[in-house]
Amino acid sequence: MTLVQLKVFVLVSRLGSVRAAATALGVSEPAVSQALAALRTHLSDPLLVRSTTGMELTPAGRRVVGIASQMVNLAVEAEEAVRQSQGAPALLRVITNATLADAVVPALLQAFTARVGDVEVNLGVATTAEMTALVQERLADVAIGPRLQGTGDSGSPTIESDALMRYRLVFVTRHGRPDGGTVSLRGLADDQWLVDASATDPITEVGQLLARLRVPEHRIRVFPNQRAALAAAADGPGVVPAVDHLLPKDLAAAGLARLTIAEGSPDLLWHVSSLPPDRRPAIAGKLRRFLTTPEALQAMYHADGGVPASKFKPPVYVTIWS
Amino acid sequence: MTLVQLKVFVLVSRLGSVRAAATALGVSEPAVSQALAALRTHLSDPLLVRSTTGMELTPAGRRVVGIASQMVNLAVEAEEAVRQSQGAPALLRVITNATLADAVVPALLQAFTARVGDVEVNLGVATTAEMTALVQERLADVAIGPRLQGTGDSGSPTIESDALMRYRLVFVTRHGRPDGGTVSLRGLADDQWLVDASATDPITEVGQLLARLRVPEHRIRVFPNQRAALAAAADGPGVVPAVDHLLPKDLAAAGLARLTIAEGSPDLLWHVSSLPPDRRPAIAGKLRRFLTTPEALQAMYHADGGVPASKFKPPVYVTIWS
DNA sequence: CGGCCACCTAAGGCATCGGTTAGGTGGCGT
DNA sequence: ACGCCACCTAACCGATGCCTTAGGTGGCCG
Repeated sequence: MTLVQLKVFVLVSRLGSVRAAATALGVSEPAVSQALAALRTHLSDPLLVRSTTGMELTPAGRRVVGIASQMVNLAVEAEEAVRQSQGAPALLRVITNATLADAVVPALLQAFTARVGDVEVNLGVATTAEMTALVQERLADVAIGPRLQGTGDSGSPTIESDALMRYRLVFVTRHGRPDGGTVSLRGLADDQWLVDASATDPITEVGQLLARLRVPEHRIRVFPNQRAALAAAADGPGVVPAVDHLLPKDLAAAGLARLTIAEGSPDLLWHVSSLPPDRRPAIAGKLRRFLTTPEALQAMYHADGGVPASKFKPPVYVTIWS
Repeated sequence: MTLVQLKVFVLVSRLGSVRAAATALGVSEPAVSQALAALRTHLSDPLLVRSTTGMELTPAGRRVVGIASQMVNLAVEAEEAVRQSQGAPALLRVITNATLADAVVPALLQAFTARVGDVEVNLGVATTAEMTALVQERLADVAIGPRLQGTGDSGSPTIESDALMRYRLVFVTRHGRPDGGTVSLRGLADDQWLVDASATDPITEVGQLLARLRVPEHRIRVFPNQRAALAAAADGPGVVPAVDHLLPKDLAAAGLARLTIAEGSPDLLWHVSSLPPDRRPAIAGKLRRFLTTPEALQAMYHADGGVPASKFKPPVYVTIWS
């Protein structure tokens, strides 16, 4: 019984899938399956069995998952305690989605570290489901992106999720689209879609929209970030779902234009999520408070993708940690 | 950072010595030292430094030891949870000292398992200091022997220790000793001493007595158990400190006799110790309650060493577990 | 000052862990 | 019935864990 095995087990039980846990940890799926197998034989209990709705806990598994979760939590607590005793900079692990990871969150964290100093920030990218599990397992301190909600079921900790800022989802195409610029959402169902990676997460707004419109796979092209998608839109046909205030100011100069949507542009919210105050490191609370300041809002709106992410040496490392 | 390393670290910090932890775990001393070294490099903190009074915790070590202890506890809790969910027999880990391990405790546990059934009992032998640490770290559920007292310092759990039964410490020699059978304790200082292994534990009554009388090493012969010591006394000179009611009934027939001590024979107590009710498994509480029954007292007094430890197949395995 | 004791380090052996790729299996939907 | 998807297993490999014996180091005591 190793801590890695326990972490894997908890993650699988929270995500309800071996594959999901594997991608969340950034390893192959047999690696997860095997760690699980080792724990199963050690405890001589299946712990998790396949069911129609993902993996399901056995009675023994139900009792172990809470204990295992505590152990994993304590492990990171121990490391943090040492770090703190030595006066080392606090470690802050942030996750966000593909849309925000590109420019907004790096700008935010840049401003944050400049403000509070003496903090080491890690940034990771994950889907919504992964964010929930990672925050709950204290594998990340703060999540920035969609609203996260704990399932509230047995032993899974609650997540504190606050609205951070509003944003408007708009749709951008090559300038001079024949339909004059006003369409219904339904009317976009047959278009070519140029999206960033976060659209592949079925929980995001764009992901849900694509599902609702039943856009087939072959008419969705995925780009690493929104800027790349916009560049593709300037060169050819296709519609790009984008965050309004992150678009370049002179959209026309780039050969692009916003579509006017008959239903109105969706008005959405980004959230900041973490465990409740007593269960998160102090630095996480600091970041939450910082995010409500005008300076943070400024950084969020100013991060229009035109500025290089770092002016000085960036203390922000973009990695998916295990 | 592995669970074994954490267990080693906690044990060293509780016992205040690498060597003591090594013997408590039944491994060589470099094994412990090395596990500690691995944890030290992983956390990049010495955790424990040598001082004049054993090993002392660094600030970081002080914060980690509590967390590590919790983790070790949770690990055994997880295993117990699985075992219980599967309807498997509860596991009860008992430790005792060399004197009681020979006959008394096996007889007690035999009676206990016969009474409650469906329980798997492990029995280990340890010194007093080891017992304290092992109970606190939940590496043992119940200790039977001298009174245990938690240090009560930072984070170390309290131990609940109740008197179990009185016993009289007597001194036995070959029959026909010249001094007629009445001596002062001081008068025994120059004798040959034939003791069982528990006398090497400086905390026990016999150990303290030997220290008080300044009996030199070469005049102490250690036997694996009291019966062996008595056999040696029958064959030659020397005095055996023994538990009165555990002596064979016909002492004279064995060529032995009790000495009459001028100060009177010490009247001492055996205790049963475990963590408080909310922190010990249910089966430990059951054993504690059983030990107060007349049946248990009967077993304790009846275990005169003349009966084979098991009449049927004994469900009691005598092992030192890790 | 020499010896002892406790701790640490070195070196080597063996098992396990944790990762990969490749391939088997079993339920579910078209 | 077929294929797909998710999970499991097999086989392999490098790194690490954990144990041993042997030897180095540093403080305390006679």
